[in-house]
This record gives sequence, C-alpha cells and structure tokens, in this order.
Amino acid sequence: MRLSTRTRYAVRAMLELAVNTSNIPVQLKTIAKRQDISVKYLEQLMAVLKTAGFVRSVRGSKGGYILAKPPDQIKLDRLFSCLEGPVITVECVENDSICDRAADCAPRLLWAELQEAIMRVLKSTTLQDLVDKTKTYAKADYQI
Amino acid sequence: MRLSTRTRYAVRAMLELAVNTSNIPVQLKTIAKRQDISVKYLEQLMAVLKTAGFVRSVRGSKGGYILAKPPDQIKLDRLFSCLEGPVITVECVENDSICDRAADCAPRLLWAELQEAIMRVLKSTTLQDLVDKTKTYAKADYQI
DNA sequence: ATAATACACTACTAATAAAGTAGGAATAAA
DNA sequence: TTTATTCCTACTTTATTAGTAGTGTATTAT
Repeated sequence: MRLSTRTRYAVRAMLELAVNTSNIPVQLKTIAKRQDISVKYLEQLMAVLKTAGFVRSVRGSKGGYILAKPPDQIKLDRLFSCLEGPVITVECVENDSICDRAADCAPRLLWAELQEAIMRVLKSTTLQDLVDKTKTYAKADYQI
Repeated sequence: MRLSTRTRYAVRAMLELAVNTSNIPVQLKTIAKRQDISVKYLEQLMAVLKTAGFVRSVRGSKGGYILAKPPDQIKLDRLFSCLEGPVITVECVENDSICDRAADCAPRLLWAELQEAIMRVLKSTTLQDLVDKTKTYAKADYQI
C-alpha cells in the first residue's frame, strides 16, 4: 500500500503552483530544482494534470504552468484518481464481476471499508488546505 | 495504492483457518483448491504467518495449519504489517530523517492522515469480524 | 527574422517489486 | 517403508514504477 512517487511529485508540484499567487506562470525548471525532480519526468506528470484540467500551460519563452482553478476548488481525491488510477485497494471492490467470490466475500467488505476511509480523507482535503498547512508549519521562508 | 495479492491471499487463508472450528489442522492443499492459489505460493505466505505467530503448523502426514490464537484476538492491522510491511503510504511518515523537507511538508501531513485512516479501520477489525460477515452473507454453504 | 525558451509528444530503458515455480529435505502417520 | 505433508532455499517470470532521451512545436524577447 505504498504511494507512488508519481502522485507525491504531482501533489508537490501542484502545491508549488498554488503558492504562486501572481499571474506569472511557474516554470518546470523552477519546480524541478526546488523539488528535486527531473524536468523530463515532471513534464509527463504535468501533461496528465493538464489533460485532467487541473493546470493550464503557457508555452514559449517565459512560459510555464498555472493552476486552472483556485486551490480551494481542487480536491485531493480528484488529483489522486487521475494519477493513481481509480482503484485504490483491490479491483473487486468496484467491479464485482471479476471474481466469483465477490458476492460472499468478507475480505472484500474490508477492502471496501479501507477504500472508503481513504477516500473520506482525500475528499475532505483541498489543495488550499495543504497551502494553509505549509504556511502554518514554516511561516517565513517556507519550502514545500 | 493497490493491495498486494500477498495480503489478500493471506487474509483469505487465515479466514479458512478461522472457520475451521475443529482441532484438525487444515491442509494447504485444501485452502489452495478452495481459494485458487498455488500450494507453493501459499507455503511461503504461511511461513510468514507462522513466524509472526498467527498460525501453528502440524508437520507430516495429516498435518496442516491451525490458528495460534482465537480469531477474535487477531487484529487485521497486525496481519497487515507482517505481510505488507510497516509503511503503508510513504516512508517519510514514519521516518522524517529520510527527507530534508519532512519538517515543513504539508503533503506529508496528508499522507500521515491517510495512513491513520487506514490503520483505524484495520485496528478495529478482527478475524472474527470477517468470519461473522462471511456467515451473514452466505449462511448455508458458504465459501470464503 | 531569429534565437532562446519552454511545453508537447512518443518511445525507450532501467530498476524494483510482486508473483509464481521448482526441487528437495524434514517429519509424521499408517 | 511408503505416503503425505510441511519446511527451506533458490530461481524465474511478469508487471509496474521510475526515469531518460530525442525530436517537435509554439511563443516571446531582442
């Protein structure tokens, strides 16, 4: 049940965009340096985030990325599902036809509970919440 | 955040042992057939479960496995940690020294929340709970 | 215009982990 | 002694994740 770096990187990148309150786009180079992620890898993640409608890109010189919506309208469960895929614990939770046992399967009920517990946390968290927590933890010269 | 088959198989195997109320040990062959898992793979999982003290084995002919404790004393969080490893979401949640950012990291707080939510469910579930649910769902000729 | 900058797209590769297989040794019952 | 079963170790295969590379395209500053 480990989280992929994919998701972690993406959340961190999104947070970098969220703390940028100006209208000047943030360059991947900048995020890559601050977050210690290769630009090339970030590009791929940003492509996913762009397709999903979380960010807008500005091409060309002085280009970069900005959030497509205000941070308080970006829920973490959405971010997750576009990065990590929709299934969080086990396939059968969502799709009971993949296993004959599904109908009578007690473990499956447990996996469903787990998934719900996870989703509850993610649904109740927005990018803005993370921004706020960042500020709380290191008010002055914070780094994400 | 997918669950390993390792853990799923092990839980199902444990459940097979739990529904066996006799003192006769259950053979892996039987579990393997009922659960559609290779005996050889099961052997490895059972070795882990045995080391962790969840099951006892009876060697030789007519041997097999039985639970080492009554099912209501087997919490799922314990089962998990011996199969899936202690870290559920991200390393840094447990060990903040692996990342310079850890102290001021808002995402890390989120991962910690996720982990807690998962653990809360697992800690409040025992093997007996699964047994009960199984019986509820298919009283007569239940298959796990 | 042109050079520089930065995103866009696609394919490939490397590393790691998960899943499963195989063979034989130890043990106990019949 | 034969048979059935767990035990132990090593290997193999497969899948996923993570990361790299190269080329293309759009935009802007000069």
